[in-house]
Amino acid sequence: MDILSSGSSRSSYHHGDLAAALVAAGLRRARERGPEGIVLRELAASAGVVPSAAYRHFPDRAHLVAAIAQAARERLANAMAEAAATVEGDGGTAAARRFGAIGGAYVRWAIGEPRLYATAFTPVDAMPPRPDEPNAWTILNVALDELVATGAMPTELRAEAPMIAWTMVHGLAGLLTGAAMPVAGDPDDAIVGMQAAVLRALEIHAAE
Amino acid sequence: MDILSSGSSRSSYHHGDLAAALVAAGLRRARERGPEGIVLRELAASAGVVPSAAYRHFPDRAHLVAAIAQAARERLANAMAEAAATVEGDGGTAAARRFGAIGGAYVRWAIGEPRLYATAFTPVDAMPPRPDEPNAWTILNVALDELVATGAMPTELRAEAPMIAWTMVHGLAGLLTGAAMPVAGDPDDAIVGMQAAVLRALEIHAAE
DNA sequence: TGTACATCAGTGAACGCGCGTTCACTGATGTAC
DNA sequence: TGTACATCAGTGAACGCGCGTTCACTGATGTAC
Repeated sequence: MDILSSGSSRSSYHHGDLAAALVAAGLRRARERGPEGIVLRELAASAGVVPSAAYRHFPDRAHLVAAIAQAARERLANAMAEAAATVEGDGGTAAARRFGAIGGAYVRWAIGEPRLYATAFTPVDAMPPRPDEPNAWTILNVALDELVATGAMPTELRAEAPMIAWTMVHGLAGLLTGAAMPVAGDPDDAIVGMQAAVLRALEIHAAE
Repeated sequence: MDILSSGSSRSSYHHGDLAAALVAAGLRRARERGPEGIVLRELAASAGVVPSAAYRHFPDRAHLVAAIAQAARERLANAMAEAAATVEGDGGTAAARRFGAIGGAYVRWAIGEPRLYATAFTPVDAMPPRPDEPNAWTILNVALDELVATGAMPTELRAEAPMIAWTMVHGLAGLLTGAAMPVAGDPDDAIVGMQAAVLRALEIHAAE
């Protein structure tokens, strides 16, 4: 891993896993400067390699950015999964708390890494080579299934629930990370308020 | 107005209102290519003027983009105000319908002009010279005041209502315009679903 | 009422650099026989 | 078990262009007297 992350020095002529090293370097740049700050030449230099070497692994910049954005989304999804894992139990109350934890983790991750968050959802003219793993959307839907299964959420709302839930976390994250509008105050208050609002919007009542 | 919008030809040596012409041209470019597609040289050419002429009116590109973004936000706010104006009456039901119309107009405008919407909220390293007029945030708050005044929304939720409402429209617009996540289906269904969800989240019951 | 002069708003040409991308090349690695 | 050769993954140098920005300039406009 130190070969991949250190970058500047390299023992062998061949790198080992240049693709991964470029993505790792891209993640670091994106973290500081956002998606526009991803410059292929810098990533190559950071990996201890000449710019054109990148073209052995990615057809063009767009595909490299797509891979970096995917890595960012997977970090977000990991944060959500970890948050869900901290909640024990399998009743309706646990399901509701798990659901809230996922949403809170989403927004908190976005606030903590605003430029990486922007990178995760930046529009790119290229497809990632594989599906996201883990996938945030899947994690959300598992939590919603659990809410229905435990009777904490009405079945009638199941169909539109993903969009409503996603709208709220995505919207709040956008508000708190971007210069969207004059939304002041403590982010944690906003998160708590949003969690309660989602419970009302989805009619989640965790009567065990 | 034809001098401002046509661009290519100009009778007098002096332009008339180059600043406005540059912003108008910027709005057109942004509409097609988004905030990144705003290039100063093109806007100048479109206004029938040499690139450096722009520097008589804006200190640098950032300030020009800020003015264009503001113009985009004001268009959005106008769409919201117009939607509100179509709803007659002053009871709780009317207030609720007006509120829903505002949110619907926001999302619909964003869907109709996705790149202009992105431009409206693009981060810029410059302040616009004046406040937005009309201002979307103000329009929202007027509608919320009306909901409270008519008793359609509980006073306790008034404080957090702007953030919740804004989160939902901003979030849904982001979902439907960006390549955010696998949210398929009819946008109008999503808007209707969101409107209902906001009513539940803000406990709006329009018992006249 | 006309002239002098400051001021404002354009022109023209060029700078410079960031950055993706190409291309012919060379070093390392693995596989056939 | 060693040698020949294809293949893969790097190197080095350069191209080229999009685009903001600068600078000395000049034409038009308005105001003082």
